[in-house]
Amino acid sequence: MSVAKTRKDREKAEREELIITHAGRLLVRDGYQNLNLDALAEAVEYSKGTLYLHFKTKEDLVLAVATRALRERAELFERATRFKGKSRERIRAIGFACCQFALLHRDYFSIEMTLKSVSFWENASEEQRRQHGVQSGRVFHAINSIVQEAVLSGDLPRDVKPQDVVLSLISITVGSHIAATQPELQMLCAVESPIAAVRRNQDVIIDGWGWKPLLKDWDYAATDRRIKAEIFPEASWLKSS
Amino acid sequence: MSVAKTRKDREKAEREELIITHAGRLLVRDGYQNLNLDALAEAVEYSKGTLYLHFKTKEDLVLAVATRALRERAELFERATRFKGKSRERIRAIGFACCQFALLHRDYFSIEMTLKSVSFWENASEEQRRQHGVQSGRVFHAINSIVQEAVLSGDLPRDVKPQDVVLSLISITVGSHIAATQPELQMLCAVESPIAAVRRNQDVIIDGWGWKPLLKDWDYAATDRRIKAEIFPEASWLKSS
DNA sequence: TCATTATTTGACTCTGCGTCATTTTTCTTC
DNA sequence: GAAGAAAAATGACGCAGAGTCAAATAATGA
Repeated sequence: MSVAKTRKDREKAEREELIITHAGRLLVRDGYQNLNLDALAEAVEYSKGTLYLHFKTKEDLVLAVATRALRERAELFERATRFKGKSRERIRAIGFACCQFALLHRDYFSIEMTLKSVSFWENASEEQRRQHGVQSGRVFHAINSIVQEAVLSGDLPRDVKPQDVVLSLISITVGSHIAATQPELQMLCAVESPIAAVRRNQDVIIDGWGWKPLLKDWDYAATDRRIKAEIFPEASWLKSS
Repeated sequence: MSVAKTRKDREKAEREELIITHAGRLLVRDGYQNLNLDALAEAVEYSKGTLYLHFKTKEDLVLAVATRALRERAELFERATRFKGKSRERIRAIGFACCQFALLHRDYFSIEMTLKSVSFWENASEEQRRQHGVQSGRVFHAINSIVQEAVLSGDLPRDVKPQDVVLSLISITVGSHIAATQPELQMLCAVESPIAAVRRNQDVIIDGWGWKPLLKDWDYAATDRRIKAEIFPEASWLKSS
């Protein structure tokens, strides 16, 4: 009895994964507007009615796609917090995780943009909202713990508020991703690589807070090599120059 | 004949304004998804067919709303460039203009977010796209001119690339607006005022570039008072403390 | 005043989300 | 393994809203 139940559950979970995977693919290809649930049903070889047994609305489904990606990000961030070194090296590991995520999910940001729409959240189910909140919390906590450590250790001035630093880091990262992937701005600002732009901006804001050792006072290229070797051996994008 | 033509043109332009104004109001209230063109037709007291004489698609209309707001921003930015003083004071005037805009159009950012959707731009007309590009260009140029001046005068290190600075300024501003208005992050980061968060982050990144005089070396509260008095006398949000 | 041209309209089509009565499959009992 | 009950899956349908266009209305001119 219990065995039967878990098999059913397993099958259901597997199908949910299948749906989310295909939905993500179509979302990236067509955008939220043009994501067609009839087409998705066709792609996963289940009927539309079955999709609606898993997700209450289209928004619900899209939120599930976003949350799955966010969970992966949280996992990368938590891996990054395990890096040993000066606090600024450790926050750099978070930045590294951020790039790693951006490369794994080159187009997650375009999905995340749709989440900012006024009318999106009200159509998602309570459960999906909750799950998304949990993953956001993990991401916040990973960053916050390192910032707090920096303040306590004196690497950051004693009088800065940790949450202000966290907010600025999130802001510069989100903003840089958006700005550096806009064709118009790419041209005007001669952006060669969006990832490089994000990392540069992160360095600038961290310097701006006076987080020691400053960029000019430390060999962060060496830190990058250590992060890559010790935490993200699978990362292949960092030039090993 | 020419008189008749211009009267017709004037009427048409007026109606377009009316439509854009109401569309903006409904957009802010209901979001892009829930913007209903039948309801808009009702609100402006013209038929739906007439709306479509002005705008090719719903996206076209929304882009027109965004462009009108952007034009206002460009105007505020250009006013800000007329401020006389040190280069960092002048870029601060731009930041001031940015806040002034955010307060005049508290919800423009939620509209701008819909512009980032994958499938949005392909449904807008060439003409609307072009107009939006023109206004973006004005905004970029206002910022860029001051950054270049700062590099030439030595207020910014000689080896920084002006476009990198411009990109970082745009990034931190966009990102801060998004982050500081997300309910979840507001709570986690104890954001009291989104505007204050945006300004703080701008200060931090400008310090990060080493743009002299640094925040700690100059009385920028006094600069703010001058900017307000000389350029934005209508601004009432800055505490005159 | 009436013919011609320009403008405006709203009923209609079409697409796509979400529902639910019906069908199909799985499980249970004898 | 047959029959009946319960659970799962389906896809035709209802409905909302974007976009169209033939017809109605208004403006112009002779």
